[in-house]
Amino acid sequence: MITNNENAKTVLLKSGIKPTAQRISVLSFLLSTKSHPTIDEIFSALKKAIPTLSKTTLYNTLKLFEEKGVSLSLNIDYHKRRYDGFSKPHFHFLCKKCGRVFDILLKDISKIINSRHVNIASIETFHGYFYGICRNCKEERRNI
Amino acid sequence: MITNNENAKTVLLKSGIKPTAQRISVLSFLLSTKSHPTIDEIFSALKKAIPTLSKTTLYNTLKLFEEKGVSLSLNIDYHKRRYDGFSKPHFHFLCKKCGRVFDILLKDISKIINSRHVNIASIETFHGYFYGICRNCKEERRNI
DNA sequence: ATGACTGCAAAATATTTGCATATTC
DNA sequence: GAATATGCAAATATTTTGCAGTCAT
Repeated sequence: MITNNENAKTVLLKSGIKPTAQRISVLSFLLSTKSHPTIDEIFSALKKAIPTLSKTTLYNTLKLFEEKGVSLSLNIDYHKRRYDGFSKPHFHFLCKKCGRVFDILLKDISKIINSRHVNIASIETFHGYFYGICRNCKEERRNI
Repeated sequence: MITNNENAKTVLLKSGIKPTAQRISVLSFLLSTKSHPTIDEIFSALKKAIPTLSKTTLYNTLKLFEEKGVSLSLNIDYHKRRYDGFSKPHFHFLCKKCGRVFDILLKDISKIINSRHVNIASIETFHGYFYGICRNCKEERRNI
């Protein structure tokens, strides 16, 4: 965890973000998980280490991270925003049964992003959300 | 508008949805616009014709439409859900300057949807959201 | 000491739910 | 007349805002 924190601190400094204890913890946590946590999940995870932590700070922090390209917020699930310790462009997949979100790396994403369209002058970001059933849930169903 | 209503009614009947006045109006409106309206925009547009209309009915109706594959709800803009009189699979583009949402039809969408991934057993839906600046806004900027 | 950051409480917003009434076949 | 649909009001949930206190340089 200490090494995670050091890494997070380095990323923040590189991105021009003042590395406060809260921010380091948030980024460190995001980098440590592939679960695409919600605000509440991040809050619960960090509350032990930082008892004074507030959700306002989380919202501020995650908004700042997104602006600076340090992390990503996902609208894959309308009812709860999810966060992702962003690295390279990728898609997401939501399993309708277990609710988990998986990262989807597609080689041809650049093709899509480079596509031309009459209404588009320039593209800054792309979010791709798939919805279906994950392999794990499909197998569980099979075992019933 | 009468022909629109007739068309909407036909679609509803085909989809196994009881064609009430409210539902016909909602679908007719969705089919008449490419603006990807929010609940409030739909509400305002229909309030004149149906003064008793409630947002509860709109939410119910749009949820039903989505379940039956008659329309689509978009999470492209986190703060307001948008609705689309769905026809074929397509992407959406949100202009960060004017806030308008455009339909993006890509021929290679089927390639993407057919992609295989270790975590995915089956895919039911795909949403692709692009964010950037539309041509109209870019040209306005140029003229300043 | 100054400016940035944090966090509490309140406000704003969007969506859902419970239930009574109305409508339709 | 039974089942379904509508719409009001209240509840829920989430995010934002205002502001006062805190921290770091």
